[in-house]
Amino acid sequence: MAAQESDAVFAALGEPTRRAILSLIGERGELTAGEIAEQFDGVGRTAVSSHLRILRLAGLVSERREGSYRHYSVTSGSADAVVGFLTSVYQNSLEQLASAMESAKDTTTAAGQHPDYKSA
Amino acid sequence: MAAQESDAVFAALGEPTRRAILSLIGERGELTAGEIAEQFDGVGRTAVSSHLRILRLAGLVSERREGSYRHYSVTSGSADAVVGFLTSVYQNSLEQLASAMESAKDTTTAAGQHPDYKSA
DNA sequence: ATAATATGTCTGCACTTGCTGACAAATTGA
DNA sequence: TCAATTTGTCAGCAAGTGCAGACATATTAT
Repeated sequence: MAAQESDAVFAALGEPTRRAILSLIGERGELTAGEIAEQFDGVGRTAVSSHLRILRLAGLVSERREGSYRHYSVTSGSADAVVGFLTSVYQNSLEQLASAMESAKDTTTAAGQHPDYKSA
Repeated sequence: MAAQESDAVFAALGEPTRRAILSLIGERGELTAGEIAEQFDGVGRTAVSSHLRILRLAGLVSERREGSYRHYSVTSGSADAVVGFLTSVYQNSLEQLASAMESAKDTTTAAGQHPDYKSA
């Protein structure tokens, strides 16, 4: 269920310009699309608009309309999928190391399933 | 200085198959390249090898050679760049929220959004 | 109404990328 | 030595992606 969500989030964060945009918005709290585009030299307004769409569809930023302006801000807790994935990977790694402590802990891996993944 | 590292990590995690591979390795502790490739139906051995190279260059997995086998395991703490990025984005976001709530309390304004916002 | 402003969308293009098959390198066993 | 095994690498291709310019939409100002 959270696999598609996770895919979109990771894909969105995989692009350097989008991370810069997200970081900029997080830094300033709220910015309009134009204010964001102003901050980039090698990236035009249309590309920024496209990036904002991807970030929004991934749930990483939210949009507030005000007149002809659109204000973007970071959606709190939107990167839970990332944190969940990482903690699952590293927690499993630690569990391997401590082997026998928790024996009855069988749950789903939070990694999200790959389409071609043979689950046992 | 840590920008390239971060770029490689995020780029590596941006690909679904690589996340599945990383998750699988973390789950099982240590796996050979062949064992990993066995787990995927729609992805061949060469593609897995390529993914493992990218994961290794990003510092997410480490390789242990044993005869003609290569055992892969998750590198502990290798995703610090991701965690660092996320915490910086969201910490700033939380600070903005906290200060906004503080000023909202002080000015006794119920809903702070005024329709006539325009910055210089 | 007309113009100006702010922004999204569409089209096309150059570049990247994930994948496979063929080949190469290294190791092991007979 | 020769063959089998394990794995990485290279060439090439189909698909995806980031980008800019042109156009469309919505809002505001004159």
